[in-house]
Amino acid sequence: MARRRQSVTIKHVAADAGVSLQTVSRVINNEPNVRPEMQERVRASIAKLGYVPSIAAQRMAGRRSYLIVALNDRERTIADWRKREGTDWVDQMMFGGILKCTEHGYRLIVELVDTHSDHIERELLAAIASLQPDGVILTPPHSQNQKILEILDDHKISIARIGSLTDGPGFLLTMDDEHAARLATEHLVELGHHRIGFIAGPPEYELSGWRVVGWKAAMRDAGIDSGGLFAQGDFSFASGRAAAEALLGGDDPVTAIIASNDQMTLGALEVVREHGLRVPEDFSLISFDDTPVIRFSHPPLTAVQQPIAEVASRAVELIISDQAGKKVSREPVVVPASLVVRNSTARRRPALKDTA
Amino acid sequence: MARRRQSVTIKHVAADAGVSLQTVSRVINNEPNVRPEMQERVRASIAKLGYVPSIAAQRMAGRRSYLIVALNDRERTIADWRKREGTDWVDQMMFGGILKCTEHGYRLIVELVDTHSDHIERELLAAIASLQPDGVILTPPHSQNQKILEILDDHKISIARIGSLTDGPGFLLTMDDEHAARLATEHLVELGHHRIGFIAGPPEYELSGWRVVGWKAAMRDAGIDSGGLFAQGDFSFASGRAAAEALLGGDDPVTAIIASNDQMTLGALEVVREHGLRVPEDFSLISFDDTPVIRFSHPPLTAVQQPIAEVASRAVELIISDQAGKKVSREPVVVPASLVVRNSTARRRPALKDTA
DNA sequence: GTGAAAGCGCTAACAT
DNA sequence: ATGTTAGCGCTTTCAC
Repeated sequence: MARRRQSVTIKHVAADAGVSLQTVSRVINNEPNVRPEMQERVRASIAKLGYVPSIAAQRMAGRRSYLIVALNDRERTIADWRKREGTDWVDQMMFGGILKCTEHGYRLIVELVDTHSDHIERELLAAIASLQPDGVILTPPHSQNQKILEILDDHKISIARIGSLTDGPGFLLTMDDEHAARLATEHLVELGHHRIGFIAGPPEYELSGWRVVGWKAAMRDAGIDSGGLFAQGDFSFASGRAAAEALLGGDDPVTAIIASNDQMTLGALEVVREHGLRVPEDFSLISFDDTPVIRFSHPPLTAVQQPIAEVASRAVELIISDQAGKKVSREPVVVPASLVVRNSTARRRPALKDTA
Repeated sequence: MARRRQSVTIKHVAADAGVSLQTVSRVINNEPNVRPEMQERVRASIAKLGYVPSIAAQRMAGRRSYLIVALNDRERTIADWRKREGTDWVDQMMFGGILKCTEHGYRLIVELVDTHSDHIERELLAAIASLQPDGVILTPPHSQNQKILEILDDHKISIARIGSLTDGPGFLLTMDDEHAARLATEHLVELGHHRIGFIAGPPEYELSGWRVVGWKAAMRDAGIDSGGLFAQGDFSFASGRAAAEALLGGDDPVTAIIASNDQMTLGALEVVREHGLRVPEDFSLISFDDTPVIRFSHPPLTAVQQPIAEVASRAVELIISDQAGKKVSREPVVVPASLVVRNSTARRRPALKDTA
């Protein structure tokens, strides 16, 4: 067992600068009560010796751990990884999260927890005990899990909740799913579509509801009755297929579909084609997830692009500011998603009976 | 600032079980010299109190940090993330790495460092000082960076080097790139191709060379002269284009190309089509990276699939075993890549002059 | 404004 | 086989 020691510690710096440990500590942490000249001297020694504080020691001494945990759903994340389709969500979280963390000397650790199990509490407590993170970024469906929120809050860990607006502790961040759904719907309306079906995500996800609201509102604004155009999905490919079958089944089938994630969109696409319809000539399709599968699909699909990296970055900022003791507004942070128009949406082709 | 304390410490467990701290510590770390009944008693208390050791404290006391760092090239990783094409490499490393880490109470932290800069040394030392990882997983081109190896070795940090076989400290892991290149080449030979071009990756990557060797060997075994069929690339789309132009330019152009990564393959595909050739009817193409872009390309491309997750998992195993003081073989670990045949490779269509 | 002392939770080395 | 002691590197009191 190699007994590794820190090569340059605060002691070395103190000795080199000819000051006390305390003064060095103050400089490191940008605390007051240090004369500029002392500051300078200490900083010079730090630079000279290449000193970097040990986060383990900092954590031990009761200060911050400089660790932020990104909590993700184990089952879903692993399934995504296994498919090797470009998980996107975790990737993009890391993209935004790591870069922002680095700016502040923080690290991001991805933790997978089992939502469905009852041991979520045990898993979470274990993660907290071993890591003692300064903050946790929660993604749906964890963002609204009261048990998780309660535990984190009890431990005075800063919380950033992505995709949730329900009451409770923590900072709220959304991508304005309602507006995004509206954008998607309006795009289709402008292309002449009236029968615009919507495949919703599971109700356990708050954002599923927001998207439905946006779609319904846009439909109403366009003077279209959205009755019978709604289908419930569960984010799975199969549910996308089933929903599309339902929407295409009646005697007044839809001419366009907005599906709440990539898998359901792909499922719908398959069904649309089975019905002998071409995309986008005969049928328009919009995905609510701009993942690689969607982008490299044929045709490349029009999609709602969610700024996950940016949201993760903001989440990290909020946590760090909060931990630094700054007063941070609890107003929800909104980083709006946008619509990327590709080749799965086109002007509605008049149905035969219309032209007759 | 909230002064967060461990809620349940080793002291509580010791008190509850009526033993000394040391005994608890021994039980936690599966050390000898504890009677089964004591073990039992301590474990019961641990379970009862829900005790989990603080890794910060464990690290402080000179033992392991239970942290493994996955070192990646900053520039390239960020570029991949920004493109949102499904980075795959980082994703897959996390997939294999995190799961294996979890089994042993370890955590994986992704660190990005700037290879090209001279401050790589400073960056690395800073990461070591602040994190004090037990091990580091190196990916190309870091795997063979002597400076990095030296620093890590000096700090007695276990090293897992993916894609390198050069001398130096650390465990070696490869996906048998030579064999993979051979597989790809043989596949094309079987389809009747003779003029099989190869676009190599930059020589800074050891595996670039291995792939070339595999291709050349397979060509030789098939009795084909590989002269003039080699093109140097640098993993960029543009270099793939340039290389393909060169290979298609002469009076005896290639009928198939193997490119050493996804971007170059895509570049080559573009050029092939500009030459009026259809894939796979007129031209066969194999990618040496089975990323989402390749899989969802049109047609879906035949590709070498690299078992990155599995390699990362093995890397973690090696590091953990090494840290546990076990004698671990320094023999290179080989997790062979495989060829996934899709629709970008087909039987060679006889050239006009052949049929004449 | 600066320093000295105590202690965070744990393990190493040395008792017994 | 078990307990005791002395730190690890840092921050937090609380002195000066």
